[in-house]
Amino acid sequence: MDTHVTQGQAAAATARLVEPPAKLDEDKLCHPASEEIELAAVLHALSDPMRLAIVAGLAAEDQRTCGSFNLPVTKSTCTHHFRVLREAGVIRQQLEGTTRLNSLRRADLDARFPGLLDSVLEAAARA
Amino acid sequence: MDTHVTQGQAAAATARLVEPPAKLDEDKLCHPASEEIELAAVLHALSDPMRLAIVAGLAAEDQRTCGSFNLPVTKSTCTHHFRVLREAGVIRQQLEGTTRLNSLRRADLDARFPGLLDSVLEAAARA
DNA sequence: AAAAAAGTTCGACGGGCGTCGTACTAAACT
DNA sequence: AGTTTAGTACGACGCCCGTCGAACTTTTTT
Repeated sequence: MDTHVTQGQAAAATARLVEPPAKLDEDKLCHPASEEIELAAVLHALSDPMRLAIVAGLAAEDQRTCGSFNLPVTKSTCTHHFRVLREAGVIRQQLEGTTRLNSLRRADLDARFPGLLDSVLEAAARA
Repeated sequence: MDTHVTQGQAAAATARLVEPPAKLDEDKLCHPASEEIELAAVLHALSDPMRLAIVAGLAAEDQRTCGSFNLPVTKSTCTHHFRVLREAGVIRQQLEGTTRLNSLRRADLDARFPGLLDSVLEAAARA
C-alpha cells in the first residue's frame, strides 16, 4: 500500500461500508433535517400515550433527561420511545456527560407543519 | 314480574348483555360521542398515509362513498381503513342504499380538539 | 482502581396492524 | 327472479410495535 492509510483506518473504512455511522460521537444520535420530517411519522410518534406524555412534559419544561420522567417502564423501553420521537423529528437529543438532554424541536416542527405541535399539545392538555 | 316489560323486550335486553348493538340498523355503524373521542386514537388513525389521503379527500369534497377514492387496495382493506377512521371519531358513515356516505366530523373534532384537524389537513396538503 | 449512574444494544415474546382472498349481505337494476 | 353494485365478515399471513431482561459502554463519583 502506498497510501498513508494505516491498517486500522482501512479496517474502519471497510466496516463503514457495512455500518455507516460507526464512531463519530456527534452523529451517534442522528436526527432528520427539518425538511425531511414526515407527517405520518410525526403522527405515529405522537399516537402512543407514553410518548405523548413525554412530549407534554418536554413542553412544560425543556432540556430534561430521559430518567427525569420516571416512566413506568424499563430503561430499554424508555430508550425505544425516545428514539421513535427523535427519528420522527419531534425531539432532539444531545449527549451531556452520562445523560442525554431532550428538547422539543418546536421551531423545526413549526416551520414544516405550522400549528400542528401546538394543537396537539393543547389537545393533550385537555385530556 | 310487576314491571311492564314484555317477554320480547326482556329477551332483547338479555341478548344486549352479550352483544350490545344487535339489530338496530342505525347503530350498526357505531360512532363514538364527541366527548369520547380520544387523542391517541385520532393521531393513530391519521398516522397511516392511506387514511390521511382519505381524510384529505374528504376535506376537499364531503359526502363521498368509499369506492369514490379508488384506493390501490382491496375492498376489505378499504373497509378496514374506514372503520379505523370511524371508530376513532374522525369520520361519520351513514347508510345510503347500497353505499355508505362518509363525512368528516369537523364540528365534533373542533369541539374536542380545537385546531387539530385543520393543522393536520394543512400539513397533509403541504406534503 | 473500583463502583455507581445513565443509557444503549440485542434478542425475545405477545399482540396488533395492514393486507389479502373468499364468502356473504343488502339494495338496485334489469 | 336473477344479476349487478357496494360494501361487510372472517380467517390468514407477515411484519412491526411495545415491552422486557441481560449484557455492555461511557462518564462520574468514591
